[in-house]
Amino acid sequence: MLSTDELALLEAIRESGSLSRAAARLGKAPSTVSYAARQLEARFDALLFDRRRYRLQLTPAGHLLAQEAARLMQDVSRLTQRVKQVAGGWEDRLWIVTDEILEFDTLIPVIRSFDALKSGVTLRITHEVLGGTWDALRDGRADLVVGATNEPPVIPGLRWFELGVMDWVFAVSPKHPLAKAKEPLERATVIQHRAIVVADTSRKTDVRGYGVLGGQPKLAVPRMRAKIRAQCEGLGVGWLPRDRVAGLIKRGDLIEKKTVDPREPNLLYVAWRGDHQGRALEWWLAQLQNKRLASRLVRGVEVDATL
Amino acid sequence: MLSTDELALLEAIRESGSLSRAAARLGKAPSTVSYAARQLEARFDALLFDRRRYRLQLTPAGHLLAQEAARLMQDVSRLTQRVKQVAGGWEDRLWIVTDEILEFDTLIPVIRSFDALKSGVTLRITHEVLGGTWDALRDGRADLVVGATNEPPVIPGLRWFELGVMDWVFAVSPKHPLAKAKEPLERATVIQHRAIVVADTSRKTDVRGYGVLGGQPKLAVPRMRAKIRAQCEGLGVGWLPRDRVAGLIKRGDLIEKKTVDPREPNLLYVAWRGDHQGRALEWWLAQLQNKRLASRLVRGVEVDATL
DNA sequence: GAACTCGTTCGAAGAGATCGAACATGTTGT
DNA sequence: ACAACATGTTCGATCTCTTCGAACGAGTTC
Repeated sequence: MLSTDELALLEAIRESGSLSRAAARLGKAPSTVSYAARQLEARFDALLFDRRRYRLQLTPAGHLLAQEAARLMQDVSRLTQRVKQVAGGWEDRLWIVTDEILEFDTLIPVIRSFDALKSGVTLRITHEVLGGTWDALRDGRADLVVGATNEPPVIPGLRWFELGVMDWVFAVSPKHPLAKAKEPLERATVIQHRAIVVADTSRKTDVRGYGVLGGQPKLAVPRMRAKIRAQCEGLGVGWLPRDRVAGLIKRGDLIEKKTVDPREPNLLYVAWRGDHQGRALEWWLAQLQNKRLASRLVRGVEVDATL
Repeated sequence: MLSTDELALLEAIRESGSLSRAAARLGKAPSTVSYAARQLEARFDALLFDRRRYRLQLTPAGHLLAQEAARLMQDVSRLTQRVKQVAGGWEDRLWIVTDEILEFDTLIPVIRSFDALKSGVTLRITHEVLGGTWDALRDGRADLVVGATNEPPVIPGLRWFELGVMDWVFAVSPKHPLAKAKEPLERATVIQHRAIVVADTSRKTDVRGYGVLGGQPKLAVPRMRAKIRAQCEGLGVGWLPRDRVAGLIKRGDLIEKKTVDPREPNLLYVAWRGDHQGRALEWWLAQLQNKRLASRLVRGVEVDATL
């Protein structure tokens, strides 16, 4: 509805303050510009040029058109670039959902590498807790899921591979009553103490945590890092990723306790829908198959007691 | 960069699943549509149509273009309407800033009347406290100011008229120690009690209220209604608009006290920059010159103790 | 296998855009 | 006051782009 030539015409008139000078600037005859100006006024059914004085000028409506059309032209440019990108096999956008179990920071180097490709693909990374990652994939709210726990559910076209194995340790603060309790800890002993669980508090989800016993009081916190901090402070008990608290256990800031009911290590998955797979998704899958990166993701960032 | 005809072409192909049917739908020859399709592909430098099968289809890039172009076309339509509106003498948008002293609710009927004009002018109404209304006008953050207090400052092109006069009453809760104090209240007596002031708490503005004595402790609240409530609850003292608390005083929920230092009534102003005055501004000025409306604005909404 | 449909090619025709020349009008410099 | 220059419009000629019908090759349907 407005070509780059027409926008250029408006801008040339605005900047030069004259139709003749605008024509010279555009390398066109004054009659060409005059004709095009009248065409624009007919098309918009509005007076865009003030011809009452010696020199033609933009009216307020003309100024508005020039200004807003420039912005629209930017939108068109961005769209043109996106169209070429999709035509080139890239996705328009890629939605990645990670389990909260993984630390976002560990993905930063991968994001930087992806940025360096200058693909133009809009990236969005969010996280879910518990079964949320699979739900996101099923509902089309994710193109790629990283670090999903539980067995992969039945989703048409679902493809996946294992990212790694996460080992757990039941740990309490030296200040916690269970620190001195006799091992292995009985269910009845554990259930008397509040469990610290990770929950997405932005959602009013049913707060169920891994390894939490029925009827056990709980404190929900938003991130794994917060859970580790809370347990260090003796606010409750629970299972923690072994690698992330190794230093804390070594320093005595957390005490590992054996339990009658041990927790099996978790298999973490990378999963995606196979039905539409563009170059961005393929790039990310190739990265995630790299064993060193996978290991860094699964091990996470070790938590320091002093922070 | 994309005409309505081109968008229509994309949509016809998408909906009919065939170039020939699209041509029929558009009332054009198939060769015309074929030519235009190739023009589009050249212009976007991208494969928009898949010709490998018997019938032509949109590629993912073609789908993206059709989808996003429809949204862009809506933006263009809206721009076209705005251009006509400005060409017709209306503003593109009107920014009204009121003093917090006025109650927003009293403007609702005027807004409704303005909406009924179907001018297309985007209205934005915000409020400021203290000298903020004049600042907003000077800084170009307001086209029209309603209920400004203080003498109009020196602003080039400033025009104004009086909206009305707001009378004040110094009032305290029956529960407040000053309720039984001997009248007229001395400065030394008043200063010992916390003042309730109205401040725009979204801004870290210097909290200075009207009729607040130097060195007097203060409680800042966001609206006049909140100040009235706070004083009813005995949380502090201060001047209140007489009309808004008339019922509360009558019922004994607030006690009027005479003071040695009385507060003069405030002149409230309507002000605007005269240098660019469109039909929307003119309409609002005409409304505000209506004495009944002006009176309703100045008197405000009486506060009920039970709320 | 005939009849029909699809999309492309190509030359002709139609429509729109561009230009130069001429003109009326306003501004600037002497 | 007037010549020289600048501005924007008008108009017919020309150029460029778009549209179409006819013909064609290839695929689908009955």
